Amino acid sequence: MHKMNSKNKTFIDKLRSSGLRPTNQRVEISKFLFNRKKTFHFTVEELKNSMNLKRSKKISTATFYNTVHALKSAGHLKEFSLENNTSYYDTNIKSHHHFFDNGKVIDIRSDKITFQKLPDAPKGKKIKNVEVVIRLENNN
Amino acid sequence: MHKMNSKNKTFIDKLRSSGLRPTNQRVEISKFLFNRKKTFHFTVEELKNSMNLKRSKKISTATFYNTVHALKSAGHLKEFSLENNTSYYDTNIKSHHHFFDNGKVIDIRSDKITFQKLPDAPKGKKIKNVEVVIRLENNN
DNA sequence: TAACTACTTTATAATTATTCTAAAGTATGT
DNA sequence: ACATACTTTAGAATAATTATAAAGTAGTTA
Repeated sequence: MHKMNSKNKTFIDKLRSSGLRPTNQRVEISKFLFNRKKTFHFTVEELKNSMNLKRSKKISTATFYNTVHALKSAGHLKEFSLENNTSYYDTNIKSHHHFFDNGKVIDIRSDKITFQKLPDAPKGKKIKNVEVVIRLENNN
Repeated sequence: MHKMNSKNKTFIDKLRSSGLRPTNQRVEISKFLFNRKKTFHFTVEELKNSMNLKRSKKISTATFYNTVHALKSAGHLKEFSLENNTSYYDTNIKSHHHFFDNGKVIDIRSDKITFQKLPDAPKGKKIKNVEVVIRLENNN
């Protein structure tokens, strides 16, 4: 029998809908990711370090990778890549845009960018989403 | 003294302007990359394999990486990343857009997309470029 | 040309992010 | 409690990339 208060519900459901039993480790990861005010970006390594720092009993690397993957496959996380061969994950899964500023990533709300002209998808294909990256540099 | 006909000039100059002496290996790489009708995308591994396949004396991995890096730093190649922890390079350095279709990348000419609304750069920053990725999926 | 210096290439080792594996642990259903 | 299936973990394996250091090559100077 599970104790399930409304506070836990959201992030535990994300595990369930990812096909993952809500074990202790997974619940803590999901809570860390989703039980907060603002969405954020992270790498698996960063996630592991920041979570394990405070823990006496560390969660293993493989569990972080497995959990993040399952959450991503179920659509609870969005993956993106910078130019450093590392996968980044975004807890904001709504389609949105980004500023890239020397490896730093800043979200741009979807409604801040609109298009005048967009190409058609090649035949047999359709557009899944459209995302814009605005690369920044220092003013001078 | 160098023999230098007009056919070689462009890609040898790209080496020179990247701070690289035009050695045999580098000239062959630069020729392979730039002496062709259409621009294309590649990974270093792909480049190495396709070039070395035809050669009896193989060019080393390190030389491919060094040369591609220098060309990229000088702005003769553009780097981008998919979600598989590999760097891709594009011989088309003009700002342009892409369709991403399950790991396949198709160029979209810059003038095919125009914006109605774009956000301002954060203060102290300015916009270097704006690039769009249109993700595709099969029609049904 | 010979000698000197600086730059290159190469094989190989090291590193980093990620995935795989297999054993030990835990949970669930009967 | 037993059996089965799912989890966690440490550590090995893999893949892309970068670093290292020795041997090779080119360019310069005398």
